[in-house]
Amino acid sequence: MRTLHTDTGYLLYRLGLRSGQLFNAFLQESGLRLRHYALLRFLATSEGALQRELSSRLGYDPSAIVGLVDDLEKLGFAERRPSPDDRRSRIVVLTPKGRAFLRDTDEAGLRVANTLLQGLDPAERDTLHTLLRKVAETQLS
Amino acid sequence: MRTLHTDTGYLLYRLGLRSGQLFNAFLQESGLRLRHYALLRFLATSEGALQRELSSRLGYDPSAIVGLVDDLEKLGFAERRPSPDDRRSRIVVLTPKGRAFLRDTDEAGLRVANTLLQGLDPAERDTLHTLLRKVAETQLS
DNA sequence: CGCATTTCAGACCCACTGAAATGC
DNA sequence: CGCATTTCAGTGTGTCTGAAATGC
Repeated sequence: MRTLHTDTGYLLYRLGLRSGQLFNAFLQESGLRLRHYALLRFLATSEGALQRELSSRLGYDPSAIVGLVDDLEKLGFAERRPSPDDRRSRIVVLTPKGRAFLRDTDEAGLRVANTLLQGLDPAERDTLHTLLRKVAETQLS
Repeated sequence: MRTLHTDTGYLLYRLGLRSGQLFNAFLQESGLRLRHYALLRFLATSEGALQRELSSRLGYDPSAIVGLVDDLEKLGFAERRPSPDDRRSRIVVLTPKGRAFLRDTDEAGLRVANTLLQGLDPAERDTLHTLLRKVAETQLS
């Protein structure tokens, strides 16, 4: 009988939960959740994104994106703009205030990684990251 | 500006969610969720476990264990027995029916791993598993 | 017409809190 | 008494479904 710890899929599941908990703990003082932070970080890499694009790239339900963008708009971190190509769509862009917030909290991801990977040396962390990126290519839309 | 995909912690979070989704999809026909399955698999490696032990080892809240064991008892897959050492505690044991169920669904974990890790060759899968176990040692209670 | 995008209402699952019951 | 174990009621969050509004 295999035990649960021999199962790579279950290990990923458990460590993924742990990672999310660490993220939310580090972000707690800022008032945002991991989902908001991930959305902001994605916006920082693009010149505005459609909400359906945010949904597919971040893995959240389209109906969940609505509330997340609402929250970020209330904080002044993001804005909805009409799409010139398609009046059904709205383009979400990062505001200067949102960009400043990301600069101030840039170390959050690093602190999470340092806590999470404290048992690995730098070479092992690099190998793990490379392998996870390879898995992500086939698994994340 | 670092993008989200350069962040090992976020990759773990996203792939962990994906792994949980795959588990639940494969288990759907059996009527159980991943949490029930993890509990059964843990019971199979021990001669009965206290509920607080299940809580700490599987990472679920003690109050959540109650409902999970309730469900498994209704299905006849597990039983609560009084502890001879401490009348506050109850020992949860796998029944023969539960053991048979695990045999029948033993490939679920393998199918999840195969789907999840389809982008890695056998040596890479082995390396990933070793690194994740090392991380788990410092992160999972 | 069918389909896509966004939005909202509702249901549902999951996690945690606080308290009770019991026993150490 | 304090503390541990199990249980339950309640709360809040996250996720998904289904439908509506709008426009392709």
